[in-house]
Amino acid sequence: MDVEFRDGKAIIKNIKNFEPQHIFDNGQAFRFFPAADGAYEGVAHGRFLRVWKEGESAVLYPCTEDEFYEIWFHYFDLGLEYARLFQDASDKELERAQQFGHGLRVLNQQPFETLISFIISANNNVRRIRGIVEKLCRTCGQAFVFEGETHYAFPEPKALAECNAGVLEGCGAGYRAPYIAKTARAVLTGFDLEALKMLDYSLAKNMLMSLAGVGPKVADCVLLFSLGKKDAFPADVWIKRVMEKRYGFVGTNKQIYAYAHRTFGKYAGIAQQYLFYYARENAGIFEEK
DNA sequence: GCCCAGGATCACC
DNA sequence: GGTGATCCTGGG
Repeated sequence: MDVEFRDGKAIIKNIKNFEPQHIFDNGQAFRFFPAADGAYEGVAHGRFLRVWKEGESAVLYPCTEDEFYEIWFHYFDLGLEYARLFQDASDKELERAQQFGHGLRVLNQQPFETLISFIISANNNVRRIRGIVEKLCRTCGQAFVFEGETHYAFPEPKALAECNAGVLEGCGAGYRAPYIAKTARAVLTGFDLEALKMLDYSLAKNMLMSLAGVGPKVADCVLLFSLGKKDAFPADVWIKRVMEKRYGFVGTNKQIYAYAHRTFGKYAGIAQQYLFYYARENAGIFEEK
């Protein structure tokens, strides 16, 4: 990977499979928004970041060499060659979804932020999730200034554990407010999210599901988007629809995971993201035929 | 006013 | 271990 560092920017040259829109508009992250010029801007790891393409290069700003290798390289999952994950698939559905979502990558986000964000996602839509998360950050997160603009880091476990239910409800969390407080307290008092990376998929999933507000789908999202379990296969209503209409498979959450693992292999979660994104952006395909 | 949106929980079987 | 009702809230 050829990366040049100048003017506070990291310029990743000749990068394949990196498209900011397909990375940030597919529902895996809630704090990045499109800017007027096609770039995406947001906050992660307590820092502001701007991301865009310049021809065949991807540009990150601000980003020093240290920040690139310590944070963003892993955040954008740059160690994985996405072009070669599903090469030998005779799977036309996945191939089409992959072409549609070219440049999509599954981010490695911070576990606590991912956990709380997906607790909020329960029985909810992306637009509202974004709003609730943003209010949560403004209310309980650490403020910082970059180039004259004030931004807010995602709140630490301590901040969420200590704020009363009224504050969380005020952010729009509704009936999920007590789940957030309770789970934040669990993390604050010793539940080790990082340690789950070392466990195998099903053990880590069971541990997550012991937390308030975390069921099988939310657990899979946390595993896939923040704990490096690329085989996790979140089964939401859209994926269930794809599985039924396109693969002729109907089953419980557990059966869907087993089927996905057989069909897509150890990177099933990445296949899920392509399929999910394609289905969401082309909702009409389920109405024809 | 009614229904739904990218689920989890609880009670009950 | 499986099913069905209920849960805040904003938008169509």
